[in-house]
Amino acid sequence: MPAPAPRADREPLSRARVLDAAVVLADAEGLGALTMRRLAGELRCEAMSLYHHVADKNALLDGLAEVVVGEIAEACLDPGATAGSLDWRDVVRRRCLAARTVMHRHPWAPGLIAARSQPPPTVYPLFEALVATMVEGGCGYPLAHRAIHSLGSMLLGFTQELFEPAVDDEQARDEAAQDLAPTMPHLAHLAEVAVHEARGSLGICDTQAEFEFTLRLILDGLEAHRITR
Amino acid sequence: MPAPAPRADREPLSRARVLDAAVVLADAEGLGALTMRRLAGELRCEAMSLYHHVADKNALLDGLAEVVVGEIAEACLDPGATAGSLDWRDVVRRRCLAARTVMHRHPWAPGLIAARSQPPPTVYPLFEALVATMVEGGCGYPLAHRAIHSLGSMLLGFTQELFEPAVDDEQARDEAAQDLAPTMPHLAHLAEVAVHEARGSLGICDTQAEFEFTLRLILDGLEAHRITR
DNA sequence: ACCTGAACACCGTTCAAGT
DNA sequence: ACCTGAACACCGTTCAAGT
Repeated sequence: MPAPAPRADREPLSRARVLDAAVVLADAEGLGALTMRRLAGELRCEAMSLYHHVADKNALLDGLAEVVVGEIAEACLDPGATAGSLDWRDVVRRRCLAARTVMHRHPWAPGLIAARSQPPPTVYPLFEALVATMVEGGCGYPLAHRAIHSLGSMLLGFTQELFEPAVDDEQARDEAAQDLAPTMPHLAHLAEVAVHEARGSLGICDTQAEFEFTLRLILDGLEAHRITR
Repeated sequence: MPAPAPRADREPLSRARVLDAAVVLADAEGLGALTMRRLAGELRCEAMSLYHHVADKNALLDGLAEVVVGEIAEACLDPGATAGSLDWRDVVRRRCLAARTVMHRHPWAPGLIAARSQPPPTVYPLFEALVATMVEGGCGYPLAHRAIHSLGSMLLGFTQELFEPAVDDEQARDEAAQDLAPTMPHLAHLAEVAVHEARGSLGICDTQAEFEFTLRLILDGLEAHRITR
C-alpha cells in the first residue's frame, strides 16, 4: 500500500505569516524584490490572497516597519543586554548597541522606517523603557524627551521627527497622552509636560530646537576631545 | 498674414534638464510619483527619450542623489552661512543648519541617499570644507574624521557608513587618497591617516567604533546637562 | 545624433467567481 | 471565510525604425 500522498495544503495564511515572509524576502534580496506577486510565490499562494491579510502594499510596508521596530525594541529590552549595568548611560548605551545589531541584520530597515510618515507603535515600549531609565537615573522629563530625539538615529538609523501629531488640537493631544498612561506611564507624563511646554505652538516637539540641541551636544563633545588631546 | 505658428520644439533634453525635472517632480509629489513615463510627460517627451541621458532608473536616482547632495554642499559652503563666525564649532553648526534647510525642501532626500550604497561624489567638497575648518580650529585629523561620522545624520539626515571602499586592497586605497590630493587636500590627508591607522583591518573606517564614539558623545553631553540642571 | 512607436515582461489592484 | 483566475492600468526596458 503506497504511503499517503503528501498533502499539498499549506498552513493557512495570516498577517503574521505574511509579514514574516516579507522580512525574510527583504533580508535575502532587498526591498526591491518585495513585490506582492513574489511574496505570494514564497508563500505558495496567489498575489490576490495577500489582500485578505493586508489592505494593500502600503499596509504591507507599514506592517514590515512595525515588525522590524518591534524586533529592535525586543532586543533593547532584553534584560541580558543591560545586565550588570550601573548608571543610566551604560544602560542606554547597551540598548543602542543592541538596536544596532538588529539593524545590521535588516539593512533595509532605516530606509523603510524613514519613508513611513509615522514611527510604528512598536517603538513605544522602547521609548518608555529609555525614559524610565533616564528618569530613574536622575534626568528630568524635558531632558529625557530631548534624549529620545538625540538618540533617534542611534536607535532607528536616521533622524526623525518623532511624535509629530496629525492633530494640532491641544485637547486631542492631551487625551492621547491620557490613553498612553496605563501602559506607558513615563511616556504619558513626558507627553503631558511637552504639551504644556508647547502651549500655543504648532507641534508637540520643536524639531528645530531638538536639532540644534543634538548638534550642540555633538559639537561640545568634540570640543572637549580637542582640548584634552 | 497670420502670426507664425507657435513653434512646438522644446529645448533639447540633457542630463541636467532631466535631473532638474526629477527634483521638481519629487518635491511636488514624492519619490513614488517619479516614474520614467511620468517624468517624460513633464518634459513633454516619451519615456524612451530619457534613456539617452540616463542609463536606467537606478542611474536616474543616483543622479538625483548627486544633485540634492550637491545642493546641500552648496548651501553649506555659502560664505553667507558662516559670515562672522569665530570658532570652528560655530562654523560647523551653521553649516549643519544650512544643510537642514535644504533637506526641509526635499524631504525625500534622506531616504534616497540612504538607499544608495555609496554617498554621491558631491559630498566631497562639503567634507573637505568641514575637515579644513576643524583642522584649522585645532582638531587633529583623527578627531575630524570621527566628527564627519558623528555629524553624518545632521548633514544628510541619517547615519551612514562613509568611505566604505569597494576595494579592500590597501595599495588601491592609498592611490585613491592620492587622487583626491589636488582638489581635496584635507580629505586626502585624512584618508591617508585613516589607511595608516586601519592597517590590517578590513575597512578604512571602523563603523562600530564610530558608532560607539558618537553614542558616548551624546550620552556624556546629556549627563553634563543632567548634572547642571 | 537624438527621438519614438510598438512590444515584452512585470507591477499593484479590482472584481466576480469558485470552494 | 478564504482563496483565485481573468482582467485593467501602469511600470521599466529593448529594439528596430524614424528624422
